[in-house]
Amino acid sequence: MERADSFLDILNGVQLKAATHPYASALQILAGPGSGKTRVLTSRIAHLILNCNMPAQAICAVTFTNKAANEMRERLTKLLGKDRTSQLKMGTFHSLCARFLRKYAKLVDIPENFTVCDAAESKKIIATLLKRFEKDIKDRSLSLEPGTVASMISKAKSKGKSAEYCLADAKSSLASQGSSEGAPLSLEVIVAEVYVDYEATLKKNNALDFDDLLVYGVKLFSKHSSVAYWCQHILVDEFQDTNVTQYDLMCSIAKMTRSVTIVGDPDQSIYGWRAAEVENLAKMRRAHPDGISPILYQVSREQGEATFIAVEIKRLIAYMGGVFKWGDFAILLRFNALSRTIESALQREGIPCRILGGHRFFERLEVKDVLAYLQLVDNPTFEPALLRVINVPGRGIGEKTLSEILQRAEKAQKNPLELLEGIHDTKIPDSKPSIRKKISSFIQVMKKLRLAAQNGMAPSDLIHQLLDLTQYQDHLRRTQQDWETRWENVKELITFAKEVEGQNSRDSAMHTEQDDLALDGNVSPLRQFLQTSMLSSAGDNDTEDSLDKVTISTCHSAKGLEWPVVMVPSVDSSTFPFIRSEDEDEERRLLYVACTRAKSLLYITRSTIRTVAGDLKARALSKFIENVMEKREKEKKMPLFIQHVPQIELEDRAIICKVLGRPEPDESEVDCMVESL
DNA sequence: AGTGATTTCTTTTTT
DNA sequence: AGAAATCACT
Repeated sequence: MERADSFLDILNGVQLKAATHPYASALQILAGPGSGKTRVLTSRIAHLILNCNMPAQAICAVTFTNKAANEMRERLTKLLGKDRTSQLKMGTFHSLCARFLRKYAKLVDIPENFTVCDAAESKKIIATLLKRFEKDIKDRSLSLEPGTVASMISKAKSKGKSAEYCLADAKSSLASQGSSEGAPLSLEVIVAEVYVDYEATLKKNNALDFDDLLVYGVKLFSKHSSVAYWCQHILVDEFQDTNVTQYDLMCSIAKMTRSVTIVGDPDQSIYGWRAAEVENLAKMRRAHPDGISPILYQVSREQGEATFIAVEIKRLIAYMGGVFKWGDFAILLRFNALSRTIESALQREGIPCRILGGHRFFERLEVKDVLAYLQLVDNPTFEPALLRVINVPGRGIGEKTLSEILQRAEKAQKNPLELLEGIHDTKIPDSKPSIRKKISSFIQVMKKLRLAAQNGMAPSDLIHQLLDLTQYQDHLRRTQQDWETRWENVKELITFAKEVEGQNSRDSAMHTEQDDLALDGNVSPLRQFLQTSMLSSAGDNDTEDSLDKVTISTCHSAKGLEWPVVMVPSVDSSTFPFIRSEDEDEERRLLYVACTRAKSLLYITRSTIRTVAGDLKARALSKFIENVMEKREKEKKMPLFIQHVPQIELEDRAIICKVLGRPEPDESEVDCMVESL
């Protein structure tokens, strides 16, 4: 018979102390990379339920990504079983807010069928709104990119500043500089004006952007404390990355009991990093004193760099006698564009790889087309979706027809789709070049889908019907040269829809008896699917076949993950820190995060010459690395890096296997594999 | 008027 | 690499 708390046995002393800390208080866990933060968090949740008799539905666990939530859910299912795990309120701040807002939309005065607007759509809206000021900006030879404005608005929202507040603030600071009435607007005022317009547009389209989910979430929980009565304990992972709004959110959810567990890494926090920077890399050496030093490998061209990485992966696998598999390697990049050379080098060497969060699945045009149709079914006022698909497949509706439609909709105080349906049903007069004819097929598709959705048709079947009605495959074949891959993506979306359907039917069956505790009880399958899609990122749904492949990922999405061998290419003066970044400390932290993803071997590579926009540019070694090396030299310590291809001898194999907890390979196997290199 | 071909710009990272 | 912008053609 297993003891009820045998899950605590795997913890070390400090971990145990943290996991079993009295629940009715605030606990802050600060720990470095590889110290088992997530393990403590899961054990603590299990402890609260199994040893403290806390009901699962009274616990809220917040992770930074959906992927992390899924992993934690998997671990907890093993400890607690499916029933209890599914009752936990677990997810990112965004997804938790979305779920509560669906249920309690009325309390914060938003419609239940709001659409979650992704960053690309936000940016498009902002670009449109910015046109009003375009001339003014150009005349004064200034510039203001939609992306810049979008991130400024996002930052304002993350700090809890409303559009009205920003506008008043910008105007008053303009006035205090002594500008008179008719003086040109400051950029700050223009941004604030766009912010106001943007909020109005979102409202008109019945849409919430990512930040709104948090902003409205704070409103919901702080104004209606009864909505958070269920909460007896809230746990937040990766706390160092929460913003002001998320902090407020946590406080308002925890207001009743003030029982909070937060987990973070002080060495990745804003204040901790700056002073600790050099120390931290050195700390790693102390943690694994007998390990192999990090390798700093410098070549002249990026092709050579990529080839080195590919060849070195194969060499390591051979010299480790099969202890390493493809899946043990990760290549972590500052930005996605760096992957192209690496990808082709891996391909050349016959190394299978997967790209984590590269070209994001949900950002592919064919996926967005399908989603846009479904968004429009769920929320007819969502104009971005209408604009996207009204002429997909081509229906002879170009710029002219479209602007005519939008103008008439504006005049009639109707949303464009409503107007079009009116014209289609001959309730509203047609215009001279007949709009009715052109939109006829489109409206018919919309009506059929809407009916099917109202009858509760599963999203996967809705997609099937949509593809059928619009002849979408033919459309792809006609318009895209790589239509086959794109068609595969569409089919993948159907698979994803099926997965979401499966999860939901299971959950709602579970909750029938405690209806008021069920979060997603009354949300339609379509709405659920759309919400999950909009809040998902590519890395969230790993397919099993991706298991034994080399991972290519950005440093950002590698957060919280670890691999036996990590390689960080392009560690040069324009990449780390990234040339356009504003916050150098954050860049240093990012490189630190990347380096600390390695369990046993770390490679840092760079090329001295890099092709930038067609021509060759010389690049220095990143100053972050330079600084660490200088410091070591001054202290007359052993060099931190090996600057050549490392030898892997018998004792190295032993150390690596010990660190990873894997059995040592047979020396004859090693010889054999090295032989066949 | 609408479509297709060519060129330019974009992207840093994430929900 | 893909979406927007521009231009030439039907």
